[in-house]
Amino acid sequence: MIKAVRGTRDLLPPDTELWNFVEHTVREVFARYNYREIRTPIFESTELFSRSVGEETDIVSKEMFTWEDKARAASEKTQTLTLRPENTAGVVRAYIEHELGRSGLLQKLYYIGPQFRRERPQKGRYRQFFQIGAEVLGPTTAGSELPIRDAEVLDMLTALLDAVGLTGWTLYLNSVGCAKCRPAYNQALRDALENVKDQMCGDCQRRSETNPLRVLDCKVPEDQPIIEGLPKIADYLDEGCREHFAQVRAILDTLGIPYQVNERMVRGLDYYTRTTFEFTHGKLGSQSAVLGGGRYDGLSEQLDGPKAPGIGFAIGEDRLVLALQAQQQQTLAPLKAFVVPLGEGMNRHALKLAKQLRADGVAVDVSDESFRLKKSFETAEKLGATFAIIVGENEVKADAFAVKNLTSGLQTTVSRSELLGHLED
RNA sequence: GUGGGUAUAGUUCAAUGGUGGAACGCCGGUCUGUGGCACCGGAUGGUGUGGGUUCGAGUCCCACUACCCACCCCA
Repeated sequence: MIKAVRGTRDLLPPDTELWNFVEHTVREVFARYNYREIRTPIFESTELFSRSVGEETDIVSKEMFTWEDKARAASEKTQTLTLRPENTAGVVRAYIEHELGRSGLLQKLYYIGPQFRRERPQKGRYRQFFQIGAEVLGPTTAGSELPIRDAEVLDMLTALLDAVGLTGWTLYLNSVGCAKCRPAYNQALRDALENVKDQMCGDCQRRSETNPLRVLDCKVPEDQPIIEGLPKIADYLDEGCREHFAQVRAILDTLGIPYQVNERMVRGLDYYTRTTFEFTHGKLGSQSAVLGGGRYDGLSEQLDGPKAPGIGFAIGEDRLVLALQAQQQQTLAPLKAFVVPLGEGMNRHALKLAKQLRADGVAVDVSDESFRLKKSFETAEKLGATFAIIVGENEVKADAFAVKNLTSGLQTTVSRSELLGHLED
C-alpha cells in the first residue's frame, strides 16, 4: 500500500470542517483590519531563504527541501530551488519585485498555505504544515516602523483567537533590538558566557559558540541561576529601540491586551528586529507555540530592496486546530434534511425535491429506494440531518410530504410550497 | 539529526513460543410506510514491511517504515 510520506498527512472530514471554519474566520477577521490576500509560489530560489532566514539557522542549515533544477535547454540555467520553509521571505520578495512600496501606502497582506521543513515529525510538527500569516510593511513614510503597527497586529491576533474560540493562550513579548544595538548585546553575552559556560549543560556550551541568544532559552533547571545572571537584552537596547518597545507596551495596555514580557524569548530567524512575540497554548505538548512573529525592519534591504520596515507573524494552523480540538470545539453538522424515497420509482421524485431545496440553499442529501425505510432513518440519524422527508406514492400524489423532525420525533405533512419555511423554523 | 516507546478487525484493546479473541462499530432479523432502546444472528484481520532463530513466531532476534513522547528547533 502506498501511504502518505513521512511527516505529511491527509486531512479528512469531519476535521476539514474545523480547518475551513478557521480559514473562514481568518479571512473575515483580517478583512476587518484591511488586510488582503497574497499568494506566493510554493518554491523559490534557495538563495531567498539563506539570505533572509539566515544561513546559520537550523531551518536553512538542515531543514529545507532543496533540489537542483537542471537546465534542459540552452535558454535555461541550472538553479537551486527550495520548497518554502516559511512565507515571510516570499512576501517580501514579492513586495520588492512588484514595487509595492511605490504606492506610498502601507501593504497589509495575509496568506494561508503549506510550508515545508524536513524535521522529525512530532505532535504539532509536520514536514508539510500550514501557516496562516500576515505582514504589514511599507516605506517609512507610510508609518510602517511605528509602534501602532505592532500593537494593531497583536490586537488583530487576539481578535482572531477570540473569534475562533481559542482560550487559555498566553502572549509573550520581547524586544531583540536592532542591527545597531544587538551586536553589542551579543558581544556582552558572549563575554559573560566565556566565564560560566563550563558550568552549563552540553547544549549551552555548544550554543555559546554558535548562537549565544539560544542559551537564554535553555530549560535545564541547573542552568537557570546562571542564566539569571547573564546580561539582559533590555539593558542593551539603544534609545530608539527602548522607546519603541515602551510605546508598543503602552498601546497594548490601553487596548487591554494582556501580555508577559519574556526577556528570554528568542526567535530562530535572523531577520527579526525589535518587537518579537509568541502565543503559546497549554494543550499542545512540547510544541507549545501556536503562533509567533516579530518585526523585520531590515529584511527588504537585506534582499536588495528599498527600505521597508515591517512586522508579521505566522500561525501554525495545524497547532491551532489541535488546540481547538483539545477544547472539544464541536463543528455542527451542516445537513438539514435527508430525503427518503419510498417504494418503486420514487427516486426521481426524491431527487426532484432535493433539487428544489438545494436551489433554495438548503443542504440536503438523498437516500434511495433500495433502502428499507428503517435503514434510511438510521442513515439520516448518522448523517446528523435535522429532518427526514419521505417521498412516497401518497406524498407525490398530494404534492405534500411527511416531514419528521429527527430531534423531537414530531412528524407533520407539509406541502411542497411550504417546505422551505418549515425546514427553516 | 539524537534518545525512548508503540505497531494485532473500521476503532479501542486482549492472546504463559503451540489452531488469533472481546467490546464498540458494521450488516441482517424480530419490525415488508418510520431512527435512537432491547433481543437474536452474521461478516470482518492472519498480526506494519522484509529477513532470521525454532518442529512451531502475534509472541524471541535484526533491519526498514510509520506513529507517539522527549531533545534539538520552530508555527
